[in-house]
Amino acid sequence: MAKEYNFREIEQKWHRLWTERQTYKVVEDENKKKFYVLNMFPYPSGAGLHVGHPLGYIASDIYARYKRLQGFNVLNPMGYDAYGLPAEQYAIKTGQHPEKTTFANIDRYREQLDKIGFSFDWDREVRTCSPDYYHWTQWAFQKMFNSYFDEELQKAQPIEKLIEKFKQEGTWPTDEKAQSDLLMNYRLAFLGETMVNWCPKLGTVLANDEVVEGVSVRGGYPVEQKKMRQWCLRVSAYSQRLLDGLDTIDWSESIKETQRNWIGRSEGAEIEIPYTLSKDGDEAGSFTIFTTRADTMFGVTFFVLAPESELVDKVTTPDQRAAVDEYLKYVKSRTERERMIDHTVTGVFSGAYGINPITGDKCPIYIAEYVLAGYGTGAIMAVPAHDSRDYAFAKHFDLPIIPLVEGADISEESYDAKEGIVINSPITPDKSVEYDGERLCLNGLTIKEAIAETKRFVKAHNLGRVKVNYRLRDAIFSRQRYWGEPFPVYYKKGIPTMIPEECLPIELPQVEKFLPTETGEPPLGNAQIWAWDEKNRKIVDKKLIDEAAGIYPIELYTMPGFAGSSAYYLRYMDPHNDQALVSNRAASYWQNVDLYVGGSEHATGHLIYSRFWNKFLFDLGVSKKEEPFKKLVNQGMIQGRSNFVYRIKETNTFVSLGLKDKYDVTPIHVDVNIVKNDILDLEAFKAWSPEYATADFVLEDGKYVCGWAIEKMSKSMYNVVNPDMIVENYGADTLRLYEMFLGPVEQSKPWDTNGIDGCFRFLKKLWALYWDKDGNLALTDDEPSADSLKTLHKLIKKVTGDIEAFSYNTSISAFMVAVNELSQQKCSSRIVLQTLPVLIAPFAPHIAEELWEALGGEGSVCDARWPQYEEKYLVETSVKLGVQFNGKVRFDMLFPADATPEQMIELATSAPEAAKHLEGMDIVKTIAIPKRIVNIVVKPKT
RNA sequence: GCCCAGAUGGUGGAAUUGGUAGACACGAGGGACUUAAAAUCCCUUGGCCAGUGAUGGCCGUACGGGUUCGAUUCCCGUUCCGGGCACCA
Repeated sequence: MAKEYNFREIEQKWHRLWTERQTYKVVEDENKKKFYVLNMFPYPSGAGLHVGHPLGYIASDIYARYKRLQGFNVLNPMGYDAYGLPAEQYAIKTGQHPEKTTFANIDRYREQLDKIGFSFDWDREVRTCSPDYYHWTQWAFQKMFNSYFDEELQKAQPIEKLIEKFKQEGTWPTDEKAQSDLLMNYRLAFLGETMVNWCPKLGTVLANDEVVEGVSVRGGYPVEQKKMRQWCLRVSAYSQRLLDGLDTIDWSESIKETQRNWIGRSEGAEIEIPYTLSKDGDEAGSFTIFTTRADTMFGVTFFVLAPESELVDKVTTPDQRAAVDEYLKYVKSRTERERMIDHTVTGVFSGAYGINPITGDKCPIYIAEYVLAGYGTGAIMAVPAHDSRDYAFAKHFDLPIIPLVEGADISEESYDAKEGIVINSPITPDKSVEYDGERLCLNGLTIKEAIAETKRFVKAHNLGRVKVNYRLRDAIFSRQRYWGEPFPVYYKKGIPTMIPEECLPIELPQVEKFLPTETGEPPLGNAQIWAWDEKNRKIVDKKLIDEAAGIYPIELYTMPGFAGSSAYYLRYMDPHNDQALVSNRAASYWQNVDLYVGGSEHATGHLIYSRFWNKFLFDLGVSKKEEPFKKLVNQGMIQGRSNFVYRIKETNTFVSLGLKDKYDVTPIHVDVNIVKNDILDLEAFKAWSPEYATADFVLEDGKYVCGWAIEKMSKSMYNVVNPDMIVENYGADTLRLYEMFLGPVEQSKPWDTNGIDGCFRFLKKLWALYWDKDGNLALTDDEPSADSLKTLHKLIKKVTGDIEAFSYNTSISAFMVAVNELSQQKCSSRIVLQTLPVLIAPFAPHIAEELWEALGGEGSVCDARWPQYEEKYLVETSVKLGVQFNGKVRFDMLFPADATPEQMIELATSAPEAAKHLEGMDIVKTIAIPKRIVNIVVKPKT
């Protein structure tokens, strides 16, 4: 009896031994080089893990194990992003505390993860909802509150420095409330009265990245704009550093591009525009416009203000007042969503005129919703000839259009491109206003030159300034929810005040109900023990609130999801430290994440917030690197592959795919777990649902063939494949191999169980190499054959290169080839066969351990050394090359391996096979590509 | 509209970055072993054409051009699919 590959026994055994031996425990060791591998930690949802989750974890685990085999001290931790809406909504429905459901889900995740055999160091697990974790989330928030961004130093500084500055300038107010209000404009975490995305259905505000097309990402509920007092993080202060940092990190170009778009840097000019309240009136004031196209100053024919702009009131003339008010009413009535979808031209004349400082022309000032209050200055100069939105507006209101680019046809649409030669700037020399004896003239310049020249002119004559604008907005940092980190803040006579650092963490209070209170307060309004006793430094019953006694209300908002996930990678370095977020020693050792693996859907959320948060902590000296994640790999999504059965209408008869066109059928989703290779398991189908117990079938070739489609993996489509099933039937090693074999890690692909047998067969073949017919080890101490050594070293070379390049599917192919070759060579040499377990260990750790142990290896295969390939085994004594004439391969021949290109050409042209091709021909050119081909270009003799 | 990434057999995907396209796997077909099934092993498998046959020829990497002795790879144009941003001045 040959020894069977009993994956169940093997995997159970090694899970036990790994735990007993603490194989994956990692400690800082300054004598070893570190490597930090990280997965985006999961939100533990009630549905458990599906096959899409482990994809990234397996990919990073392979890399982590590989690095360990190379002698690195590898940190590969795992934890849970445990705060979140689903648990809270479940709590509202059932009254069950979200902590309870969350912990239950975590246990289930852990159980599933353990089956797959990851090399996580579970001693370092973090949970964002645990007080000793969010202690440091609250701490970081307080640090941000007590910091401001110094524009000159381009970094965060203690707020005391700013107070000092105000005192020196003599602008420091004496009133405490005024002091607080002043500093709020500078603090990195601040309370701001801003337009927020308010979602009435969820009863909370949302960040910009949580809203897509006017509805909430979670739930898809409508979102409206509302002015509210909210905690914000001054992410925008770091815009330039967030942008610059992108050039220093090894992330995919598309993610970096997405972030660049999100940050939205645009370089332009702010120009002062004086205005009058009638065509011939005197100057009544001025406003500032922002433009990236300073070169088009000569084409301005009107100005536009955003309806929300504070200037609207000032520029509206009495006789236009009624029309303007009506327009503002109309704009207010429109939701964000309507404004986004419907781009019809609307607007109203304000009655005032702006004076173009370059031409001296007076142009009407309009109010229109196509100009946004939140970007630039909320006011623009309109150049209809060269901006499509201005063009549409000008056509609609019949305003003049002045072309400024040579040859540009603007009869049908504007010419927006920044290419061409400038004309009409000015039309006549006297159309350019003279400043200090200089008149601006752009005619004949390219647009790029003209932009630079105008900026220079504007700056030189003090008409405005060069200005960089960013689209990146400050992040709204408070939520009206229960299941999140409470703010360590109380309101002392209305002034937000930090609870002392030593009193942290402020634990989430117990509440009876998880809904907002009847008075409209957030859920924390339900908490009874939720007031701060300043003198005794503790949380007390809110009935005791009394300013005189120094007992004040505590903030009722909680922090958003990204609060806990923004610095968790630092916490893994030192997860049990109760004195600091991370010790200096641990932070100095682990530095930052070398390899980060996760989905690209976090491009404008987590991956921006984390970078911001880390940059702040870097300024503080807590984090040791400016960028948190050196290399980022985005694993693709695993889509579902649904199966269908076809029921003949109004019957309980199901017809196989190939015959369905002959009947009138309804396709019905069928559970993919009772379908194998698209063949339906009829008995399982009958048992699946009582409705089908009596089903009849129309078969083809005795089988029922199901249809299929690629869809999102979801419960309702019965296409969810969970890893437990695969582990049960094939083992964790097969699952790991197959998930990687499916295709490149970065690529999205449907989960299709059809190919899994190939990986399972491979492991069985590998296993079979080691055992004889009687189940004994079949190894000999014979010298390996040259062929076997070549196979082995070819494999080492290929696998090493492929892992480095994250090309796991090709390295698995290489294993398959090598095992087939060794099996054909009947290789039984210990020298060759004891290397294989080490090579396969990152991919299939269980079988690797078992073989390693059987071969008498020391300890765990995890501590073996990754083999080096030797060129000498790969060298050929002779090489077979194709000889081609005029690019077509004509014959193959053998060359000495060390032949020079010249010698190869010589040999090829004198070979007998070449004679007939050379007959009557002249050799035009000869090329020899080493190890590839000898190319001879011929043409008929003239 | 702007930006980014793609398109290779029946299927998932390879191709050392300009050098014999289709590795590896699945599926399919044929065969061996077996009372039978499972498991295992072997052969064939991009298309078309010629040949009893070994084999030979032509066409083929979304489409149309170009550079090159040689293009899946580089350049220009077109179509289609995916992703991001979007009245951002």
